[in-house]
Amino acid sequence: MNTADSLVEKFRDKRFKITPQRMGIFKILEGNLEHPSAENVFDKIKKIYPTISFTTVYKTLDILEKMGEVLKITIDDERKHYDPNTATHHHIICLGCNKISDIEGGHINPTLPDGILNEFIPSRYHVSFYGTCKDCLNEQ
Amino acid sequence: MNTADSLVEKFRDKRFKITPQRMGIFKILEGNLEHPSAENVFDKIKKIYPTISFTTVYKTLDILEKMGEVLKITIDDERKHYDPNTATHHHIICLGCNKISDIEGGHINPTLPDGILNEFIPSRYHVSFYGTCKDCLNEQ
DNA sequence: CTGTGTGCAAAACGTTTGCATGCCT
DNA sequence: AGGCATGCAAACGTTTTGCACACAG
Repeated sequence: MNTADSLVEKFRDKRFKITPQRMGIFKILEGNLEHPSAENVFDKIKKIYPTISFTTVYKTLDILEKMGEVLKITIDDERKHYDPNTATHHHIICLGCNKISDIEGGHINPTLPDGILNEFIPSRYHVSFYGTCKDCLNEQ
Repeated sequence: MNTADSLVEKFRDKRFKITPQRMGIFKILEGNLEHPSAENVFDKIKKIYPTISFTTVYKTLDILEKMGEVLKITIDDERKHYDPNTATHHHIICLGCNKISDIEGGHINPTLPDGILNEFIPSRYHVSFYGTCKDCLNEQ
């Protein structure tokens, strides 16, 4: 769980500057379970800091990703999403509204067939469940 | 497994025309385990049918995807990949060379925690293992 | 013969980059 | 004061679209 404060500290360690723009982005990411795209982050921070540019949002997210503080999620064809929860966890994606939600709990532990381990060293894995959420079911 | 012939038949059923361009794309997809991008398909078919355009490749892949004859794989940030193997199966992705390979066998059966099934009806799932392949290990 | 498919060029889209100015440290 | 961060505009790579011509049915 990345608090804005912990990100500030990590930025200071690396001699990156703490600007109001970056601070705003940190706060938006803190505890964020929505898997926002860069645009989502931009829209939110624009309300607080209306002069911010897309460039700054992209660059800040890029730094955070390189630092390992957010994960880039490649689930959506159209745009990249970011997840401040960097612990191993998995996602359900609604094919109706494209909403991405976390799966709670450690119930999912896929393992590779033995033979593959001779040819491939896995470092992480990710499970995506595609389906329909309650809201979209009701709409049909 | 989609043979070119079976795709021809499905196109005929839907009154889509069979052109040499489409036929060439079908043949490239037949038994293809490389998870090609649109560009990969374009490069291959260009050798056989040099006047073909990107537009035709994109449109044909789009039709095939809407018909459910290929799956769009969203694993790579940079571009979309297509998989003519529409049976449930999973992938290993080398972080060194970005190669996507199939995992053989049905060893992987992730299940959702019970609680989630009240809120979400899964229709399919996909597991991605990220790691390093033999070739890339040897290079280091 | 009719209408769908093709291919060009241009647009669209999300994302990245170059550069002058601004501001954190 | 110095140098990194910002924000604009332009570039980028992939994908989509509009349209006139071609050709499969």
